[in-house]
Amino acid sequence: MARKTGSHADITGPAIKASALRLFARSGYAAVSMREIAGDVGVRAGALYLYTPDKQTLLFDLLREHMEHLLASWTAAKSGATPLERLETFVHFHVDYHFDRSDEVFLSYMELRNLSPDNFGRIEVMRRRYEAELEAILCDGDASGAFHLPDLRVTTRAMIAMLNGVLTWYREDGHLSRDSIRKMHWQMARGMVQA
Amino acid sequence: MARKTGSHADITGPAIKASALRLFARSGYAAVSMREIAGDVGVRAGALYLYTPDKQTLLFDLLREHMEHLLASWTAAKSGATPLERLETFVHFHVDYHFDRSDEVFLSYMELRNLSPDNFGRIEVMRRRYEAELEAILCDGDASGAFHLPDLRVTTRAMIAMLNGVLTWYREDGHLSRDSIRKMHWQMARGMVQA
DNA sequence: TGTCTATCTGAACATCCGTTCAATTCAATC
DNA sequence: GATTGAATTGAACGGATGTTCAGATAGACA
Repeated sequence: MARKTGSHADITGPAIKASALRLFARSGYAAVSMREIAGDVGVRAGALYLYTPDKQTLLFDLLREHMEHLLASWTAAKSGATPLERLETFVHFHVDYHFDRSDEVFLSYMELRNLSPDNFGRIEVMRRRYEAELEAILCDGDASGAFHLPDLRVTTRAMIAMLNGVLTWYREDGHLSRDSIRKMHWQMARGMVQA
Repeated sequence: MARKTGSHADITGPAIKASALRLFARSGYAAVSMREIAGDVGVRAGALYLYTPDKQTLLFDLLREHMEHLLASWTAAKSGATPLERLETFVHFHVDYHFDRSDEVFLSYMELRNLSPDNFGRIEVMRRRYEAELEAILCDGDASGAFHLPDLRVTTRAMIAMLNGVLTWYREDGHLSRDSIRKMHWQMARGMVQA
């Protein structure tokens, strides 16, 4: 096996994260062993510990990097003057993000309970920050009379739950284009807030 | 330990299912050991095998019984003449069911991937049957002009995803009454179908 | 009172788990 | 060609896992 000093690690490190992400998303954190991840990478289990201190940190780093990327992407994407425009931007962004990074998104809401309490707290802070972005849009729209919400927090969570639903089936319906799914969810979201 | 022939089994059997349900829902199927379940019941691990052939069947039976109960409950509850009334009944039923049996519902959509392929297929058939109940309501409403749906299947799944969202937070907001949550979700569901 | 039998224990089975580490490999450097 | 050091192996660690089963226990019945 070829080994170049200081360069092979640049391959193995990301490869481990990619394999762990895919396997965790497919079978669940608890059901995937370190040997299984190593085998997928093409390496022995011991080698993983050159790149992560333990399995728990491997999961945590995947979720943390995902949340950081999600927040940064939204910060770059957010736009719109009116609450309605801002909500449309959010819905499109959210659905698109789910298409592009389905494993990360799926993992981040399925494996929260396998994080240690400390790590859970850190991820939860970021998750709430993202949720607050939507909540702010809905809040402004409700205040301006553009939306009519039964309850701010409940609507925020219900809308995120609805949008996350794409995750469970989007692979099946190959005949629906991403753009049509995006538009449909925007129509339903607009209905939810009675705009 | 007192033991009455032919009667103690009537206690231990259901106790095992209750413990397994709660522990699986809390920590996940793969993360809960048979010894842990036995300890919760107040029995040794070996005794579990008088009531289930193996761990996999224990999970499957929990999900199967839940789905059978869900379908039977809906059959008993379904009512309404117009699509709008039928939809309202469905939304109220679904939200109420989630309140009353949150562990079962949570388990049934978190642990599907830990079922063997055969068992997964059996549960999936029942899950689709339930989904079809909502789809039929939406289909009739769309045909009669009462609803305006972008896509029948997408709307069905998006609505179930939204309603399932209650599971993730309903414990926190103790200040919201069940009735108010029910009404809010009905308002949002009605908006989603543009009724 | 003694027998029967449903119920449960306690110990064992093979196998897997996450993790550690001395020994090895080999590209890069001198 | 010899040396260096990053990258990886392979074997081992203690412990947990699902499952089995001969034997103990104790209520029910003769």
